[in-house]
Formats: sequence, C-alpha cells, structure tokens
Amino acid sequence: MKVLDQLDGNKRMAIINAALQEFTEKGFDKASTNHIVKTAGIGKGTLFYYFHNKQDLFDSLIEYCIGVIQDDFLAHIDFTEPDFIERMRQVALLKLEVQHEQPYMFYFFAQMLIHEEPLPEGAKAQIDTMQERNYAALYNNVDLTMFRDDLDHDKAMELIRWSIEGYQQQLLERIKGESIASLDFATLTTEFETYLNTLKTAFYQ
Amino acid sequence: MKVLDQLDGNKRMAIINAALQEFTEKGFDKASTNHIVKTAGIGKGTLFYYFHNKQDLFDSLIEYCIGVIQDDFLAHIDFTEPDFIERMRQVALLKLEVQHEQPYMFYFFAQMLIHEEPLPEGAKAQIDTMQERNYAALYNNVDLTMFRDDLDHDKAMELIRWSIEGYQQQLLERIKGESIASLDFATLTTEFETYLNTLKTAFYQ
DNA sequence: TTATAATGTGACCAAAGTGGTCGAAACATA
DNA sequence: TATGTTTCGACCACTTTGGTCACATTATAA
Repeated sequence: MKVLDQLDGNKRMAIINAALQEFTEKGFDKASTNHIVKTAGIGKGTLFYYFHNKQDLFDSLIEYCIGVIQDDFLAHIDFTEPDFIERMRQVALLKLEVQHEQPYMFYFFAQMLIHEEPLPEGAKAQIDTMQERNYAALYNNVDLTMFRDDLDHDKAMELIRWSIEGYQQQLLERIKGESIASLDFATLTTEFETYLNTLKTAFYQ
Repeated sequence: MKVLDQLDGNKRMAIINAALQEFTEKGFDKASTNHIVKTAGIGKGTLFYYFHNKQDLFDSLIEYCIGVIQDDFLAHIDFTEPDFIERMRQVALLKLEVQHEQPYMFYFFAQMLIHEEPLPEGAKAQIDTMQERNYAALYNNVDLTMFRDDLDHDKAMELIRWSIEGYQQQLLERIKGESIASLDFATLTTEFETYLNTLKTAFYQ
C-alpha cells in the first residue's frame, strides 16, 4: 500500500498538489519542503511522518502520477475511433478533465523528463510503456482514407495535433484562475467544436 | 548610455546570457547572483560594479530585451506581405534566428509577463506597444481572399499560427544541444517548407 | 618611468533558508 | 484510564543569500 493512500481525501490532495506545484516550478533540488508544508497547510513533522525524506516524497509523486495517467487518462481512451480528429477531441477533453483536477500533473511529468531527474526504481520502464501507449492512442488504426489525398497524412496529423495543443494551451491560460463553478462548459465545448470542424473542412475530403 | 553597452562583446554576452537563463529558470526572487557570476565566469564584485543591485540587473535586462526584440525582430518584418502563411514563415524564421543567439530572450519575456514581475519605470508602456506591433505584424493587411471561402478566416489563421508554433517548438527541442555548425540549415528549411505547403493546400483555395 | 584612474576580484558578512529531528500535545480506540 | 496513532512547530547544523570592501590588476596619461 502506497503511503499516499493512507491519507484521507482533503489532506491527501493538499499534499499532492502542493508538492506537485513546488517540484514542477523549482525542480527537485530547489523545491522547498518548507513551502510545501505551508502551501498544504500541514505541519513540517507531518510531511516527514508520512514520507521518509524529500526523495521519498518525490518518488511517491512519480508513482502517483503514473497511476493517475494510466487509470484516469489512457484507460479511458477509445482506441477504436478511426476518425483522427474525433480521437484528438476525445484525448483533448480527457486531458482537460485531468488537468482541471490535477493542474500540475502533465506539466510535472514533462519537467521531470526534460530535466532528467533521477527516477525511482522501475519507474523508467513504466513511463516508457506509458509513452508507447500514448503514441498508440494518438496514431494507431487511424482511417487515413478520410484525409484529402493531395495531403501527406503524417504531416497533416502532426499539424492537426499542434493546432489542437495550441488551442488547448490558449484555453488553459484563458481560464486560469477562474473557479470550476464559473466555467461555462457548454460554450467552451461548442467553441472547441467549431475549431475541430474547421480542421475537418480543411484536412478531410 | 545603458550600462550593458559599456561592456565589450564577450563579457557582455556572457553576463546577459547567464542572467537571462537564471532569471528565466528561477524567477526574480529565486535567481541567484552567485550562480550568475559563476556561469558568466566573472567575479562577484564585477557584477555589482556594473549593476547597482539585483533589481538593477533585472531592469537592465528588460530594457535590453525590449531593444533586441524591437530592432532584431519586429523591425525586420515585412508588413506588406499579404500571404498570411508566407508572413508566418518570415516571422518564424526571424524568431528562430533571434532564438539561436539569445535562447532565453522570448522565454524570459514570457515568464516575466506570466509571473507578473514588477517592471521598471516606463517598460510597461514599451511592452504594450511592442505587443501591438507584434499583433499587427501577424494579422494586419492580410489578403483574406486567399483562404478557402468555406472556412472562417480568423479561426483558420489561429489554427495555422498554432500549427507553426507547434512545429517550431518541436524543432527547438530536436536541435537543442546541437552546435550551430552541425545544423543542416538547408534541410531544415526544406522540411519547414513542406509543412507550410501542406497548410497552403489545406487552407488556401 | 610613474602617477592616476578605471576595472576586476573573492573572502567575508549578517540574514535568511535548507532538509530533517524530536519531545510534547492532541486524538482515537479500548 | 491507558495505549497507540497522528500532528505539530521550535529547533538544529549547515548552506546559500544579496551585497560590501580592501585589495589586485590593467589602461591611460604625463
């Protein structure tokens, strides 16, 4: 049983989010356990009661993130959808959902891989298979006949992916700070829809 | 005369790049003057001989960046090019050029605006006009008749911009670490070309 | 050459921050 | 009441912080 599972709901998420944020923004070395406990609203002792030390906390976070991405993200992707843009819509919405509750999840992961922080035992293998699954989720078994045949399929798919990621990032910056409740989800979904339709018109035949 | 101008070539760029990197990665508060002097290869005293204090160094960097972006980036954009994608090509190549010599320039600026660091006197106004000029450089006087008329021009332009920015970022990550000399500029340009042509086929009539 | 000014240095400082400990308090269960 | 589980923050030894300053080194000028 992972240590993070012992902690009940609120406090658990508080620690996770505080630690994710701190590690993401500062990296392992510069991350301050003092800041983490302050942000999480717990005493210093509590952190080191549940986690052996800073490294242990970091390793637990990695494990936790792998779990979330596997179970809440990759596991929910419908690999049978042959329409590339529809699949991207699915992936984007799923990502947005995860990102809404765990804002630092994906960013944390990206940072760790970029800065090549030393990973805990066995995590490397898990991450590798995750990345393969992610690639498969995006590109495998796509119906290429839907694309205009005067276009290079692969380049088209890359361009579409970059477009959607760009839209996503712009969206995240726009809604940053706003509370979950105040978000007009329906309107946002419609807006996203119009962009996807534009893409379909441009790239499909 | 700005302080940075007093310093001759090599040492000047060393300080600029070291400081840009440190401020970009850590933000103003966490940025360490000790690290900066070590990276720049100068003595601690030298830094504080040219700059009154940490804040002064930061302010000078902002001024310097504004200058570079104005003179080496915005000033070279051909505002008369009516073809949107051609204009984006121009902007992208220009950006790549600046980014090659000043890798932290744009990223530094973005970080400062996001984290809302306090800006020196008058810089806010300059930055505002810069952003307006940047927007104009991208969107003003574009020949909209080139787009397919079953597409929303504005959405199409956004999608194209996101695509190109995505390609750019992927390119930067790919060539990160490689030396300037080892880069095969011609091949890269051709590759970029094919992506732009795909975009033209998809979005133009 | 010598005298003066400009440029460059790193040991040093008080203050703040670091990861981690520990005895005591609060709480739960019985 | 007694026993075990959580929670806490003052405290520790140690590092790093922005900034200073007495002293080199170099450039300029007489």
